[in-house]
Amino acid sequence: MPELPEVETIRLGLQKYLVGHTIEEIEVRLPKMVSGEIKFVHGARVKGVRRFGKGLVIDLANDYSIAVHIKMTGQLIYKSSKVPKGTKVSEKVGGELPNKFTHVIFHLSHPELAAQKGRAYLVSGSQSKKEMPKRVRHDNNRGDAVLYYNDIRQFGWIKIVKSEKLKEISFFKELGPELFPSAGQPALAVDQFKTILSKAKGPIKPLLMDQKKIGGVGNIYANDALFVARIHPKRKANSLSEKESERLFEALKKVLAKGLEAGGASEWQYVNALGEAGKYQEFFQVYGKQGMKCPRCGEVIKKIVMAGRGTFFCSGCQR
DNA sequence: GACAATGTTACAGT
DNA sequence: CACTGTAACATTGT
Repeated sequence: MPELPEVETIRLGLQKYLVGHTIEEIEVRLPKMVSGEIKFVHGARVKGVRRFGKGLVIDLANDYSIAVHIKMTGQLIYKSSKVPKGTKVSEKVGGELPNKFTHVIFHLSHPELAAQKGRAYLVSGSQSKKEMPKRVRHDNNRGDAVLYYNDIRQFGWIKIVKSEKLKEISFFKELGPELFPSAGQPALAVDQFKTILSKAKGPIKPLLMDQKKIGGVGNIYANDALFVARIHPKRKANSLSEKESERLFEALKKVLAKGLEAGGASEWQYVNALGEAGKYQEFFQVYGKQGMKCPRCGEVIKKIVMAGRGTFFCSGCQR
């Protein structure tokens, strides 16, 4: 996925739908996906959802947090009666959930639902089932809401830690500044960006994707930003002029903002927290467009491999 | 069958 | 020690 715009789109969905729910039970179907102090999620209320680069943090009211990284093929999908009727779940979800790629299931309930559970038992003897309020129909310890974690390639992870210890997770500890922080961190500034470039000896494209240097940028947006800024992906980072660095900084902001506006890129498995596809793939500048004509100069877009990743650019106007 | 796919990380080498 | 490149993780789709 999932780069900054995709993960942020998921975060916005979880912030809207998940907050207020209590996690009644965490069902771990593939143990290697989940580590840490699992028992502390049981009975805890979701307080908020933050994002750090491509990582998500679900904060619980008991001062524990669920850190999630969905890597390439993870999906976090929320289901409940609160989901709007017209919601169109993408075929990328793979039909009914859970499916064979569902590795973790969070069973959720609302605090008020839990409070009414006793009453549900009382009325069940004297009233018919259809007269019972739908939301208190359940007589087990589970609510009517669920959060699924699906992951075809099983690269992702879920770590449960005391909130104050999140920084001890190396991914978060080493994460560089980002252009659109979600949790009050300072945004990457243009001067800071220039300093990062000037200190780097290698090519610019892998640098943009280095999470330790700059948070949240991955292969799709790195390719597109370099195209927008008219900079060749193989250029040495420290060889960019002031003007070029500024252009690249603005281009990164532009493509990431466009990705956010489009609800992310669903070229592959990515869907939002309700299972809906994003639209940024309709706005790809060069990503995946090898052999097609450059929209700016008409030259044919090339594909090469840099640091093991597909790299797309126009040799006509990227210098 | 070969290869590539939104990402990170461990490890070997310079 | 710092940096760089490659393989690995596991699965699907072309």
